[in-house]
Amino acid sequence: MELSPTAYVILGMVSRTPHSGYEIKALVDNSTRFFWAASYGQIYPELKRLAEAGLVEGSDAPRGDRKRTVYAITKTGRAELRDWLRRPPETSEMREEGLLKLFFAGMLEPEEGVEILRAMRERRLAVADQLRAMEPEAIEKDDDLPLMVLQGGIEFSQWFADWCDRMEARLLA
Amino acid sequence: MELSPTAYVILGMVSRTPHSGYEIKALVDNSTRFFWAASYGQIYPELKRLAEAGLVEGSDAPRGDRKRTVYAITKTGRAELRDWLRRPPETSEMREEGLLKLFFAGMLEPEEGVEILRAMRERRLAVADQLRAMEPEAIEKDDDLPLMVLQGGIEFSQWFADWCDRMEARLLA
DNA sequence: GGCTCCATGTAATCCGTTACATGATTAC
DNA sequence: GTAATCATGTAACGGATTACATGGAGCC
Repeated sequence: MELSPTAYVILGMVSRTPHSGYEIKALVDNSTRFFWAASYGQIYPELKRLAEAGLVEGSDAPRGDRKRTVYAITKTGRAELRDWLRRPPETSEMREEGLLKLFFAGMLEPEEGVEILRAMRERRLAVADQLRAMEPEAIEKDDDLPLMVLQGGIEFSQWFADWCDRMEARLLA
Repeated sequence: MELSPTAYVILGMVSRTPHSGYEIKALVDNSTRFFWAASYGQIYPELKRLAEAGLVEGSDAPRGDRKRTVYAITKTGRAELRDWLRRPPETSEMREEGLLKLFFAGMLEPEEGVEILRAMRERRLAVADQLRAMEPEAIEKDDDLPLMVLQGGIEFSQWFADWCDRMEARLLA
């Protein structure tokens, strides 16, 4: 079967514990967001498609009087997820507007190039901080691979921020 | 004015020398591609829109009998590009399917997680090699910022590959 | 004659975000 | 009471890829 990577994120998120669409969004925002985001506009329709395809199964799980549907992975879903995990990764993209601006910044004054580097640096440091704030919880959960990925995100953000620093020095030299 | 970043890439590419859509595609593929790609399906329609908006100007420049239109930036276009360069960068995204797989690889054998890391590593090394192959030419051109960005791409790809290496060791420990 | 590169474009489709709409529950 | 959070969804739109279609030029 050929699903979008985002469908597999959802499948992965319900592979241990059943979750509602709302919870899945929160899970993504606290874990894969920095390298794979997902919005409600994707999650809810995708959950329906996955249910139709028999890869997840929804069941009513109201909290008090508030309606709520949680989705659990099925045997077929688990097999499909496993298959996907075993296929070599394909998509690998980056869209970094700051680098684009830096690339063309030759038509500005050098100090303005420095401005771009600083903006990128601040951004990355902010991301690094956000990710660091999640680290203690991830350590407690003692979940090897998610922790590895989180720490990778921290390292990467910090590396990028440092690169901006070095390039700023190079521009000013 | 509010254009898409891709529109600014195109604007930037014609800001020094006029170019055809075909040439712009090649330029992008040899420079910004690793952090901002663009396809023909975007470039040709966007060139028309930019021409309508008066930011570029097309003119016939046939090669032999083969029709060919090159686009040059206008004064308005140059001002618009400059304005954009001075606004703080916004978009910053990553989509890395390999990290997604690694994140969920807990349901596989450890050796299979290693496989994912190796695949990501090979990919990154291949990119690093491609970018390194472009370096001599970029050095000759002696264009500060494009060279800086290119070298940033090389460093980043190498950093990522090394991270995969380290994580492989950590998984096997 | 056939391959590769130059050159331009469109149509279908997908993926994804944003905005909108609605409403219950909980904490202050 | 009101703000934040939980909860579910849809519609409009935009951005981008892919496939398709066409054809000239240059080289072996």
